[in-house]
Amino acid sequence: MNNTKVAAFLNRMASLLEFKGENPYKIKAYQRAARNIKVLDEDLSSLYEKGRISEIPGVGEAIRDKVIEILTKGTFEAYEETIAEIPPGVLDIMDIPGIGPKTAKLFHEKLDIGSIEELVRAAEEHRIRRLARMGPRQEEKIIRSVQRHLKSSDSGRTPLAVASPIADQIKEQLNTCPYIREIIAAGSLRRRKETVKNIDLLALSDDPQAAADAFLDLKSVTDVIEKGESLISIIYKGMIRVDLRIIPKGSFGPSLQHFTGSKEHNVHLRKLALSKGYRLSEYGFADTETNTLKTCESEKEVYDFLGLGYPVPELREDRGEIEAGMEKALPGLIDMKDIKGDLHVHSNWSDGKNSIEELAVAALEKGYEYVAITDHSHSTAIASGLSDKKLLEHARDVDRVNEKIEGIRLLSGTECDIRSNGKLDYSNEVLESLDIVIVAVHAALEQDRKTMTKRIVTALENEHVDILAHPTGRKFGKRGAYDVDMEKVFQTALDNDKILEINSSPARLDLNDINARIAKNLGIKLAISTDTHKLDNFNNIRYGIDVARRAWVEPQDVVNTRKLKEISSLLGIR
DNA sequence: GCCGTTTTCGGCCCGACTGTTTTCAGTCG
Repeated sequence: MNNTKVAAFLNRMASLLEFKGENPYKIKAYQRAARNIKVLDEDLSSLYEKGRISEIPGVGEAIRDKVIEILTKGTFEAYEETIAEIPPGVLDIMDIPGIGPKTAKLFHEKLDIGSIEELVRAAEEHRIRRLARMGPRQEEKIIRSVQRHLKSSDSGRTPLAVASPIADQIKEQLNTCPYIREIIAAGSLRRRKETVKNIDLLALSDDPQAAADAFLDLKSVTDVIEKGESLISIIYKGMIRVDLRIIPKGSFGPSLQHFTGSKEHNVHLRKLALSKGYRLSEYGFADTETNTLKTCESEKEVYDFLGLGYPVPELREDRGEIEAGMEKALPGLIDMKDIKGDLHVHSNWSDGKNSIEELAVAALEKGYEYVAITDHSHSTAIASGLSDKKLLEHARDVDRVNEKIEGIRLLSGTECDIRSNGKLDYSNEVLESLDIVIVAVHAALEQDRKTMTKRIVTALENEHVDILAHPTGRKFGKRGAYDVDMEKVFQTALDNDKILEINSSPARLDLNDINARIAKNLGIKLAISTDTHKLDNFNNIRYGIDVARRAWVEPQDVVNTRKLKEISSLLGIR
């Protein structure tokens, strides 16, 4: 039972309570506890063993007991009692955008609707419109909303690497509109979260109506969800919701702050404002006594007014950044310009598309001082992993290109498979001859927790190993992390002075922001690498940097911010 | 159900949009 599953339990409980019309603050308490458990820095079971469950923010006595019940029995009594009273299908109905607990309850009580299928049938047969506060437009809305809901991917979230270019496209098109003075992305996209639910755009305009029309005229608008004076919401190419907010003059600072979020960050900020006598909204600070409004030109002014240092968007998750802002102790985050080289790259010796020479030229053009050529080892046969003999030839090819191309140093390396028993694909003699050794798990992913943990720990204890690549193995839309005790992996990395990778491939982003922050706090060295398989993959470094920034990582935490000379001595290269 | 730099009890962030209403409830972010 991992943190995500416990959080899901508490969220379902919240939905059940909503349906029953319980105290909204009780519902919020469950939702808040679930959120905080989901983003927790530690495994719940190990917190439980230490008797520290109630240290989690939002988890008091009652929810603590329920969490313990879930951990030990797989469910909890209050949940089982409540779900027995309610047909499970109504929870599915409440998941449909636009339908909340009140509406689901109305449908259930008056029309005996207990599933999405029954709901659609009732709408098609015009039985909905006979209910109080319902009408023909509601029926149409329900049918459309269900269609979209069933079509959307299971998580309903889009990877940042997909959403980000779409946002750029839209911004580019709207920039040509004479009625829009500036357009800027906000929301989770601006916070560089790994997945986003929708794209939030803010437009500064002197003519809101014209700006709205320009947005609705975009070719790729496939559906209009909402159309108000300050908010227009559309579906773009049938794949992602895009909200355009038209911002009046004068309140740009509070608006950008508000719509960047996160929600948790904003709630905390507003409580802080209230304690100082102001109601903070997207329009500015309203004095609670006189109701006079103080607007702000910039975001920085908003934080200044509260006496806080300026937290960059990536930090705004209410995970300590407001407290750090009060102490003026915000981190100086890593940036693209700090990266001096890439330590995980594949050539056409294994499953990469390009020659070592082409990779060298591309890395040089990116301004790097070094790049490690780390092709697969022979266990990864599907990726044409190299035999011992091939690996030695590979190293000679690296030497050849090193002599040919000036201005960049290639490191001869491997991404060596960690076999199912923890042994490595190459002998210690072979590994010792290389400049850099990355190890990784690629097969037998279904091993149990104990076996997988021992496997990785054994590999990390090898003295020739430098870096553990994609440490948890998760892949977006394909699989979650393998079952591994990350606490042990972290401890082993720390004890043996090994580097953990933040893999920048949009399909991986592994370590993720939460794990990377734990590693950073423990003092484990990190490498931000692209796992490049073709030249334009080098640009994915952007997404690895995003993860690192969200994990409060500073340049000195990352080995590939070091100059060639320093990294050579760190890796023991002669 | 949670929580305390005004509080161990009484609060709990703030505003927009829709569809149905003649002033608002429900939903969302």
